[in-house]
Amino acid sequence: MPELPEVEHQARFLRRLVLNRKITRAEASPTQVLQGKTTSVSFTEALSGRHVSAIERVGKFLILRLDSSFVLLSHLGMTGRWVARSSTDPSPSHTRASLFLEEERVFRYVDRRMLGRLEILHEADLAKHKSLASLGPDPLLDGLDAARLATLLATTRRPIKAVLMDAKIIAGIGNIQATEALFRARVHPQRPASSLSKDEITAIADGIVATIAHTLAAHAHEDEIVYLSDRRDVKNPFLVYGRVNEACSRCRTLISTVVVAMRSSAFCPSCQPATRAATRSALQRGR
DNA sequence: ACGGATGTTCGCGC
DNA sequence: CGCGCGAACATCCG
Repeated sequence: MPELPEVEHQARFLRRLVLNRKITRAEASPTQVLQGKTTSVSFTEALSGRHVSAIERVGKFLILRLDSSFVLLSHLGMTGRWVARSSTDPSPSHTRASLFLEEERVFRYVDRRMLGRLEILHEADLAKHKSLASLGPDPLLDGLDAARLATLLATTRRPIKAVLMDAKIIAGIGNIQATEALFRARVHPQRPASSLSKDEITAIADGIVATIAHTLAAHAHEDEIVYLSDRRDVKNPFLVYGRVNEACSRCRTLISTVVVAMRSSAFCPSCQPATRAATRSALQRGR
């Protein structure tokens, strides 16, 4: 489930429980998870006996800095998460790596689909990491105002939703946050980015900031990352994501869906009209 | 039983 | 160069 808010929640969770602690031993099970090609040091060698000196988040990446020249870079993919357990408890299924701390504490990286990645890097190579280096501004770390967003959107006619999900444009926005931000801004996901008005761009910037804050707040009381699909007792905290065929919370029109950049996008056909002209008339009608 | 799922990267073709 | 499309990674759920 991880997009920016979930990864931020994970960072806060790990800071509370792992920061300044000593990793007595570390192990990673399947080699697929690890991409240590840039260093000669193994996962176990790099981490064992080290203290975690800082935990950072950039976009959807987690960075665990160690009291050595190495860092652990973690990307959760679609289904990755870090969980806290006692070392005497059995490993959850799909455990891919474990960081053992003192007092029988262990942090396990669990990733069902294994689309996430763990990498051991030299600190000096972090800035050269291709995916990290190409990230656009992070809305939480760098802020995202309308002027900045306008510059990022001006040069392309790609659908706005595809652009918002492009990590090189803005870091941390995935399918859910892009869907939610566009609903909040009342902008159709397929509108060409460069066709958007100044007011619409302002609404999108505000929508991004608002949906991230809302999602972060929804996770605040959770101790670990909860997958919506795992927990049917947790109610859907989103305005349109996962609400196809439900009534729009603003106008009661049924929420619809359209595929943009190969991802399904929930939207309200009435609040988020496909053309700018239709947007104007919808606003005049008071939507 | 098949299609879809919160992510990213890469190759292909226009 | 821009961009859409599909595949690949691996697994589960409805």
